[in-house]
Amino acid sequence: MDRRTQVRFQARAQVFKALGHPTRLFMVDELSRGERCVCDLTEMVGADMSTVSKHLAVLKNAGIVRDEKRGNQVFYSLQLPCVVGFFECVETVLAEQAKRQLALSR
Amino acid sequence: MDRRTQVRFQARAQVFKALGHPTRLFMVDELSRGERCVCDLTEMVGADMSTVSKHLAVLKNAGIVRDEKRGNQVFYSLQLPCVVGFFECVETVLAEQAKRQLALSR
DNA sequence: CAAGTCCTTGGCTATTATGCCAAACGACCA
DNA sequence: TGGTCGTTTGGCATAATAGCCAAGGACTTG
Repeated sequence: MDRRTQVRFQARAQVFKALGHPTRLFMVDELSRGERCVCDLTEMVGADMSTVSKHLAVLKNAGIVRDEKRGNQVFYSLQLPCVVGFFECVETVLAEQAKRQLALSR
Repeated sequence: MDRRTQVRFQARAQVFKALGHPTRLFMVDELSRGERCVCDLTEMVGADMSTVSKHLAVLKNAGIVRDEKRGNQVFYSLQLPCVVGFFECVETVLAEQAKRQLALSR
């Protein structure tokens, strides 16, 4: 893997990495239903607001969400609608896993 | 986010996390063109074979690839063809990022 | 201006991931 | 049976991540 290839896949991997956390995935799922302010997400997630804010920064940095400040609060929205299409595939993965584990247990 | 939701997104996140590493992404991309033995991948990646083996274990554990031992060597192949569909979306993300950065630099 | 709300950043600690080396393992060959 | 090849696993050092608290910045409201 040469340097150029390394860089290319590094950039791609960043997107997946950003999605590779339960809380962030949850938030993306939530944002797929419309924009939310940090306070909303914080309440839904049930973690410290600073934690949520940092997770959102990761998603924003990966180009998955975007933010918009309006008055006192900051609203995040999904910038990459196609991301939601991933989830369907992932469900397939999980279904396959479940099937395999069932087969093992018999 | 209640316990059940947490678990659900935890499982999903594992799939994304597995894809969230340059080397693993590179290997998945390579495997999308056909099965490869560990030795092949090791040479392409240019890391220690033990490192490559562990990366493959992560992918296998996430249900993305599967392995088959034939004689002396182990061949890995893509179990989740739809994963490749992700990449197209990710390209969109990266293109958007590039556009944004270009806009910023002006 | 003062005080309150909403959010981000810095700092710290605990946990997890990464990558190499060395050792173990299983299949094949002499 | 001993040796080699391809692969995995254990162990360790180093780096990256996650989450909380505390502090700071930006707006809004009194």
